[in-house]
Amino acid sequence: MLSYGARAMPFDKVDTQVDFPALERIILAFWDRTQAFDRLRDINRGKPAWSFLDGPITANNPMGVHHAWGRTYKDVYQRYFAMTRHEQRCQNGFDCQGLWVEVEVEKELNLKSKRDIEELVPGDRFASIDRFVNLCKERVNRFARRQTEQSIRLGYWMDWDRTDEDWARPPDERKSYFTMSEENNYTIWSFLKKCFNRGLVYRGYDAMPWCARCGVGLSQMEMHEGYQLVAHRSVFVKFPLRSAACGLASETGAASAKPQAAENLLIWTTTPWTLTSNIAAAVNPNLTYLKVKHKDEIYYLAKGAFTTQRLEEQFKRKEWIDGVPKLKTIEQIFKEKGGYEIVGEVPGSALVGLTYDGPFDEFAAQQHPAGYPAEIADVVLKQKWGPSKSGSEIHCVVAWDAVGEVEGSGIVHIAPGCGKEDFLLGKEQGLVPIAPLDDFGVFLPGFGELTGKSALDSATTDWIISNLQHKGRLLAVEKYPHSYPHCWRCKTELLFRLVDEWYIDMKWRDEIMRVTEQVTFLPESINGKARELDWLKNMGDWMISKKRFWGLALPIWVDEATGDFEVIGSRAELKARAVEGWDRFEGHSPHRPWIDLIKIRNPKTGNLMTRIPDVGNPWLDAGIVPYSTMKYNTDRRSWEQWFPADFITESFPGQFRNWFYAILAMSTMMEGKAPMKVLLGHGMVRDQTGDEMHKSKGNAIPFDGAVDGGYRLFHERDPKMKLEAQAHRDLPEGWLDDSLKEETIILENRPVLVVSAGYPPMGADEIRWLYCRHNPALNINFGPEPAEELRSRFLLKLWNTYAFFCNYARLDGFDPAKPQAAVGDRPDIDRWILSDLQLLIQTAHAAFQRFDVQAFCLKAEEFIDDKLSNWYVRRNRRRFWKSEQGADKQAAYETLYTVLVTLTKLIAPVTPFLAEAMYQNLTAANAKPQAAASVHHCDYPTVDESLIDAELSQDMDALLRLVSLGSAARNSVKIKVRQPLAEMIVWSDDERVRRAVERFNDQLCDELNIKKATAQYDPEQWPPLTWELLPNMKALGPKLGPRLQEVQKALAELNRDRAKSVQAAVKLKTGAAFELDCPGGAVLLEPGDIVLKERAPEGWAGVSDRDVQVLVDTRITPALKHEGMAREVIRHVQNCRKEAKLQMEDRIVVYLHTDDAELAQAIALHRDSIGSETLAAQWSGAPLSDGAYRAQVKVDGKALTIELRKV
RNA sequence: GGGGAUAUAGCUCAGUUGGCUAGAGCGCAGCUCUGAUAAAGCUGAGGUCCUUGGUUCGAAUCCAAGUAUCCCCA
Repeated sequence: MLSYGARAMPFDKVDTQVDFPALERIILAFWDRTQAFDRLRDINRGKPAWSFLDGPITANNPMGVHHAWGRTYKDVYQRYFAMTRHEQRCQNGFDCQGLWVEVEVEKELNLKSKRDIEELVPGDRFASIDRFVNLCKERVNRFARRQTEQSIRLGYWMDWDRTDEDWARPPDERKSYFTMSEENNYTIWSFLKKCFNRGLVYRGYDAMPWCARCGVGLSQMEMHEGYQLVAHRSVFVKFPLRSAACGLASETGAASAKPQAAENLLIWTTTPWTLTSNIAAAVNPNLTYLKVKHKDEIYYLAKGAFTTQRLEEQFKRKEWIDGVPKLKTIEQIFKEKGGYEIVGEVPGSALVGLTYDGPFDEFAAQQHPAGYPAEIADVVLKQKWGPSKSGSEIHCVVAWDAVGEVEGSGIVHIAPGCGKEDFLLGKEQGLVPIAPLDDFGVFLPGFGELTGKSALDSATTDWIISNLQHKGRLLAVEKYPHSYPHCWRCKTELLFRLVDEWYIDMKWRDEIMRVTEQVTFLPESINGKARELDWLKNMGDWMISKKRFWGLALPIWVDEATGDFEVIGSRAELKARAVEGWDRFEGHSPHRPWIDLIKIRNPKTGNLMTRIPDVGNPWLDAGIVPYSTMKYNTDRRSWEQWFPADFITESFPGQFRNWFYAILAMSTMMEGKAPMKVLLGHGMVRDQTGDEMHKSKGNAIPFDGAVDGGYRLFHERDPKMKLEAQAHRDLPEGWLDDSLKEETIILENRPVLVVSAGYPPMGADEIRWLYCRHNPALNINFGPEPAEELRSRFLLKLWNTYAFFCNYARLDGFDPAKPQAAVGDRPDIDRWILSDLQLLIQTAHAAFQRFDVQAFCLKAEEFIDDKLSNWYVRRNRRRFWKSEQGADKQAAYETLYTVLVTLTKLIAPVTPFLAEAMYQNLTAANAKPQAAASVHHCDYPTVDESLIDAELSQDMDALLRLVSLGSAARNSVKIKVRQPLAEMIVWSDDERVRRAVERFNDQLCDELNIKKATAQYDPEQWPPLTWELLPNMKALGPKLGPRLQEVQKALAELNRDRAKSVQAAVKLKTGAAFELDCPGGAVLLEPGDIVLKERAPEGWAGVSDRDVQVLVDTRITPALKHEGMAREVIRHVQNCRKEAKLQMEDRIVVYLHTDDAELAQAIALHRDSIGSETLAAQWSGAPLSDGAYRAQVKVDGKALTIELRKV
């Protein structure tokens, strides 16, 4: 194994059977032991600053494999800038505060609601909250540490907290930053103070999305996280008009003659529970409304709505829910209920002002003046939102331009206490709000039988529907699929509730937009800047409060008697203002419940002011980090050194309105500057078939398993299939032997039978390269198959090349420390690979500086696979094998050594483990004084322009093309490469091609096993290769019918005339038709009618490609035949060596016997080369004694006995 | 409803400012090699570069419209 120290041999032997995860663990220990990370920071101290800002990871669960994507980018770019000698902060961040942690702690404690939290210590609310908050802190610490360990395993070099001692420190003193630290919280206070000083902080009543389970309101950005397609029961309800619109009837003339019928507004809603709080009905004054007569009653509804195919598009696009029928038109509904008659039309404006009977006027809530409940009614009157009338008194039709006619009936039911737009419209129109629900989504007293029932309960909807039915108010019920917001944490459906929350007025959005303009958003194709600006243009005010326990203590103190409030901007300010509670608070972090003890005095009234009980929006926590972590308030010089960040990177879904938004907004308020120069976003991790990863779907890959232990994937069992067959259908290939099984697992509290299989670990480097080679703009399909492909296609190839070098170099005693031969003196192929290496270095710098690591990875793969492994090493194997030392061999070693060492540095940022393992073995024992202790301490390679040779690259490209053409020519007559051939002719008018034949004559002959290769061209001559025109029967049969035979003959005739057939072929090649003379008249043949087959002169085989023709002499002379046989013999002997498990360098004694004269002759003639190729030190004339390896083989169908033994 | 992105081989994707016969990997077929050896390589089949127009000497690439998929916003 790896020793990394002085040793006798210059290089350790490298096993090609490599266990990458195990190797990585050894490297981790090596870095640990040598304190490699700390040394790197020492090296770069005082160098130009390159500032990376880490977006905090939520320290709430172990990392998944998807977290590794962004963290790989973070590490890769930091490593590149470290190797180009920049000082960095290397600070990781943890996001600590907020509801997501609370929800997990609640789960751990099996708590059901906020009330349970407040009763953790029975009867003691203060102690309960204290305990709960501490449990949240503990959870954060636990998972921050776990994620730290996982990140280290990923190879992510940061200044980590590693020891127990590190973790015992308070968050403010640790190496990583924690958003729960005092510095972070107090820096947010200073931000809020600036907002307050500009008059932007306000307390607002609003109907907002509310999670009844969490007991918490959601901000606009949070609501966006949780939209899901669900089906609700929607209802068409009648609102009987109080004063029948008799005046309207006369407008249509005919109708006025008829007896007056009862008249109704037809309204529609997907949230029947909100009907309890209906105040008004809105129509669009610009639309036309129909009067529809149905069962002796009149219904008003929008004309356009009547026949609209509702949600037709969604149905077509299959944005639908199984089991929900296609929606009917309203017209159809009337028809099915007994028919209808259109009796008139009125403009919407004519309906405005009409009054009606509400659907639930019998409830006390509808009778309460100025809205309901009483507290709200108070505010309504104080703030003059509406009159002192009850809901049932107000019920009227109002005008609202936003009413459309594609969704419902064109008349919208308005409940200002139950919807955002409703509330705004209510304020505008003087409609009082009725707010029916408590914190838990349960009806308050005052709602009859509904009181105590949950609005989320489908039984509640049942009751409402049957009640309306009973009262004759219901026209129809249907299932209606729509995208509806859910709590992003607990997935509960949201309700809209009227509550008071705290906001930052975002009327300064223009300032943020100006700042945003300064930032570079990558990848360009995603148009991140436009997205961000779009969000900034359209976002609402920022709701910053949250009625919970664990989070930023909003520094807002209120005088409840007057409504006055103040924002405190720092700990010092609070201490100065505190008139009560400071002594008990002192020594605690600024969290609940301790901070709640502090009271200040209202300077205007002298009243005590109390902190609002709310905690802050967690994006405040993450948004302040460009200030808090760089010590804006506590060490301004540090902040000036590191601000703004040169680079940030995160997964983009959501971040344009979350972290990116928060840092841009907060930085604009703090300093009016952009907090970062470049932002790189990336997509999401999917499974290898492109499906989203979910633990419950069995396709999610845990980080630990992916990197080290292996992991299981599963799929729900299909009992109709055999286990093995289902596994092949539903699981990725590549599972471990014996790991396939059927098992029962618990998914969401229910047992599920699944088929599952175990997969081998990938290791960190493999994961990192997979992410880096991917386009960040696109989601990535990640799984065992792509991982295995990368491994065999790229990583192993690099490893094999490296192993090849080390294993020969150690035998040959190659010493890289000795003076090297001048590059100019080395063979072309050496100078070629060194030239292309420079181009790769060029690409690398450009790519990393553009934050486009993909470009580097793709080029590196091409270089390593195509150029280095598949051509340079393959072509040069013999230079390494040959027994004599010499300048040529030395040059080969020196060249390959340079390439490999340079490569380790180039790939070091992406695959730090592999690079280190290679670098250590390639350099450590040689211990040049200037050699770095770690590849990560090296300077990133720079381009040596003098080594770039463009003409050489061109010539080599030409050679590669000739080799593949020669190979194709052999293939066309099925002569294997082992059989030598006499001659090859390259015919081309391209000078470069001819030059390559001259320049690389040896390579060409050797690669193709040809004795002689020449380049020829004479414009006066026909090229050697011509075409034979063969009929395409499929096309010509139907076209010509009985004349086909005639044409076939004529074609054969044509083929005999070289000039004519070439002319015809050229025509066909250019897509033109030509006329074929036939006895029965000319036939027009088009390109599709003829198959062109290349034809070489007698005794030759050839192919053509564009302007090049390659021909090989296929005549095999006896001498060539003998040589071919000899090579076959060599191969068999080599095979025997392998079977006999001999070492590469073992010498042998050989006995060969055949009864065939020709084969015997071949062996006799080539005895020397057979001997040297197979390291045969002796020939035996008689069979070897026992213990020798023996085999019977066939060479060209002739029996041969081989015996050999090590000497 | 508004905005954006994408559309290239059976699958996953490259294709830099317009330029030779559009590529790779996997898969498939046929071979080769056997001193990188539980590796490696070659050849082949497989394409309407989504469709239709336009610009141009020339379009996978630029423009417009349409279609499909995805994303963002409402």
